[in-house]
Amino acid sequence: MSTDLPPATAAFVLHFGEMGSRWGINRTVGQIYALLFLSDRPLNADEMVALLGFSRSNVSMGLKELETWRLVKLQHLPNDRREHFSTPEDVWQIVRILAEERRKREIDPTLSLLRDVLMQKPSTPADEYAQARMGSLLEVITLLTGWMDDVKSLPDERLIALLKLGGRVARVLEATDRFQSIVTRRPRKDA
Amino acid sequence: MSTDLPPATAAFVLHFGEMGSRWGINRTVGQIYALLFLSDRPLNADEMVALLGFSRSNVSMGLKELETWRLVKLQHLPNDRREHFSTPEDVWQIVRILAEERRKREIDPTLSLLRDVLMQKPSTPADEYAQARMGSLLEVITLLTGWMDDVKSLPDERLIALLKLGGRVARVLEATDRFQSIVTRRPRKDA
DNA sequence: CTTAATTTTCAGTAATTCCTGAACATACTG
DNA sequence: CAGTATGTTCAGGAATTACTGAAAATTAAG
Repeated sequence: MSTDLPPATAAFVLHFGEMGSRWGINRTVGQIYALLFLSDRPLNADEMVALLGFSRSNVSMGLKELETWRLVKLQHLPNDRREHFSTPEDVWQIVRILAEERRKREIDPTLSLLRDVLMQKPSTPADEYAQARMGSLLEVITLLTGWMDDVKSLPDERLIALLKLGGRVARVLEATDRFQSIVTRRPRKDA
Repeated sequence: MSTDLPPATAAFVLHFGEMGSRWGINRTVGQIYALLFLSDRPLNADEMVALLGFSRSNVSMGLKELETWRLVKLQHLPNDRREHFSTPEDVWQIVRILAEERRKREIDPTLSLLRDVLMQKPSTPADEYAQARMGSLLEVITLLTGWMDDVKSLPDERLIALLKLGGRVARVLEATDRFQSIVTRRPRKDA
């Protein structure tokens, strides 16, 4: 890797590369992304080659992959034919995109498999147990993704407030619950 | 893979194996876990060899890895020397363990790197931008993990209720907020 | 202690994934 | 149009990761 990078950037890029490989993403793609994330201006492929020190073709492939993840944005600068890349300025926006893409690639296929499989009639007690187990898993995933869908539509400010509130919501919920029953004088039905 | 597995189980095991490799975990380890997850009783290594069709040594290594993730539980059955393995019955418990382990392996090292790097004094405007960027990332990760810490301590029932509530919490929050100011007649300080 | 059952280790190979350079494709410029 | 700048593809080699079989280690039982 180039020595032109400030030490803080170099450290982050290397770390992100390693982390990338713990995920499905490979090391160099992680580094490309990290570099763009920290850059104060869009970079073109040759600049990345110079800064990261891997081949032009590898950078090209890496950028293609990042585009399929919607993690980088292609743009053209005035009087420059070359393609430049950048990441969204808003970090929450990045989190949202990541969540959506991972969901599309990992959760949705799993949900679909679970639903398919649960249509089949179990043939033995062991099979029955296995299906019950998949049923519980489906339920958990459904709840989690339902929550994500729900908070996805909140504006950043609201989302942040909700996160700060954390588990105290549980108490607020209880309070609201009691309040509701006092007001309505009717038992509350669970959602 | 053995044909002794009911079709639903076989499909799940194969799917989980593929999914595993999208994560850091490898295919066979994913399959071992899936098999245990669906089994209505603890299995020993030889049974897994028979059902999954890979080598004894591979199963042994896979189980070791799953143990480091705290995803399987070792136990002994009466009058049987062999080690048997199972997964927690409570799927929420599994989710909690997964969240903790991923956090330990992925989030914590990243937080520590970000904090270290942010101690350094930026040397150029570009460097300054890069550090500001890492600062925003640190903030986002801190909020997200703070939320997780917070809900981690909730009992399952509460957690489920909270998830069902989803984004509506934002509205409850606003209402509570107004309620608070009416009651206290003082401006509320953000957490 | 000896034997048998079980589990772990590890060196070597198989399989997969990553990365490169060269050729090709595209599109702009004059 | 020819020439040049830019981007993409892809076959093949490099690097990494996964898996196996054989041998060693551990554990329990007699």
